[in-house]
This record gives sequence, structure tokens and C-alpha cells, in this order.
Amino acid sequence: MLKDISKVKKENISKLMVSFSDPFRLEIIDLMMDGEVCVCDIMKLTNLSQSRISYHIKILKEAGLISDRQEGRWVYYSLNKESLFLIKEWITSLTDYSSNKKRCCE
Amino acid sequence: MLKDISKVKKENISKLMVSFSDPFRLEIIDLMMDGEVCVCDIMKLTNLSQSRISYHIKILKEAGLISDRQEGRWVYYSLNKESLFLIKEWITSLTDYSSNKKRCCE
DNA sequence: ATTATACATCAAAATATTTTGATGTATCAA
DNA sequence: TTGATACATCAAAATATTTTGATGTATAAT
Repeated sequence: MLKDISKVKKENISKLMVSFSDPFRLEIIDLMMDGEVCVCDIMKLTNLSQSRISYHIKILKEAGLISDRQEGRWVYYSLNKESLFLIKEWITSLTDYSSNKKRCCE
Repeated sequence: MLKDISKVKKENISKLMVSFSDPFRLEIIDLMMDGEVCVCDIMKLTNLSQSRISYHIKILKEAGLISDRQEGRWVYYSLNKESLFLIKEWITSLTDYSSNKKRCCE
């Protein structure tokens, strides 16, 4: 149950879920599945403005979903596997626990 | 990849993720892991107002995350396993594809 | 040094979501 | 049939998120 997960972890989940709740962020995440991308890549591939992308990148980063690596003027972003596994674990706990339970306590 | 997933499915994912993006909805989902709950249960357990709960319930329902079953004056809500599996599948595709890929195309 | 590129950050505006309190509907009990 | 309960819905207000365009910073090429 979520109850068993520490407060910190629960907040992490919440932030990660917020990351996923915007269609443009989902697109950006999609692009990152092919490997590292820079903001300029995302600009080319999505037609979103630079600052708009930076804004969404920031949210993904603050949620811990992506990592960055600077190389000269470029910053390469990539998905953070640990976070993905954290979410997977959480979803798994949901699917495992909520097994056709009927009302229990009345 | 997300690219391989149909437009409809992608929109589903987006809506499901929005479901998860609010801390109160996460709480409600948490409660549903123990089995069916009615709005009155949620009221008792969370101190949220009735209309506030109804509002969040509506969002969860429209995302397809929960199902309802009326019994007299009560409406019992429960998590929808298929949706949970859909999310799980999606997250799995993320963790599977994003396997330490480095920059590929420049 | 100057200029261009890549990106971050900022404040204001636009937009979307959430909350509140009131009202509506259906069910049930007296 | 009256009143109470359980919940939905609504419009307005409160709040949060997103977008935009401008400006700032660091790196690098000329």
C-alpha cells in the first residue's frame, strides 16, 4: 500500500506523476527514449519555443526524472532509470494490492 | 517507443497521468487499494469536503481509472485494473527502451 | 574583443485546475 | 409526504500552471 511507503517517497511519486501530466512533457520524454537529446534537438523535433522547452525540462529535472550532462555549449538530457523504476514499482504495488477486493469493513 | 503507441492510447496515458498528478487524488487512490470506498468513506478518512471529493472522483472516472457501482444511496468506487495495467505497460516500455543509450545521430 | 550559439531565467499574461458554497437529484426511512 | 442521507453538479472565486517575449550567462568561434 501507499501507506507503507515513506512520506518522502510518496512526494517523489507525486512529483514524478506531475511530470507525466503534461502532453508536451510526454513528447519530450518520448524523444529521450531514443537516447540523449539537447534542447535544440527538441526544438527541431517539436517546434516548441526554446524557453518553453527549458521550462518543461526544469520540471522533469526537479522531479528527478531526467539527468543532464553538459558538453561545451550543449546540455544533453536523458531519462533517469532509477526514477522510472520507482514509478514502475509503485504502479506494480497498485496492481498487486488492488486485486478484486470487495468492501471489507461494513 | 511511445511513437508505436496509437494516438488514442497516448491520450489515455496522458489522462491517466493527470489523474495521478494531484496529491488528493493519490490519497483517494490509496484508499481504494483497500477495496471499494464510497464518497462518505473518503470524507471520514480524509476530511475533504464532499463536493471536493466528487470533483476528484469525476476526474479519476473520466480517465478510466476507477469504476463505480451504485447500491441504494451509496456509490462504491474501485480501481480499474485494466487501466493500471495499461500504465504499467507504458512505464515498462519506458524502462525497457531507455537502456543507457548514448547520443546516436550526430 | 566581438559576435554567435545554446540554454536558463524572469516577469507578465494567458490559461487551466481546484476549491467553495449553494443547489439539485435520487434513494430511503419514518 | 416529509425529512434525511448520499452524492452530483454548478458558477464564482481562488489558486496553480503554462506560455510568451525579453534578458542574462556561459561557451566558443572569428
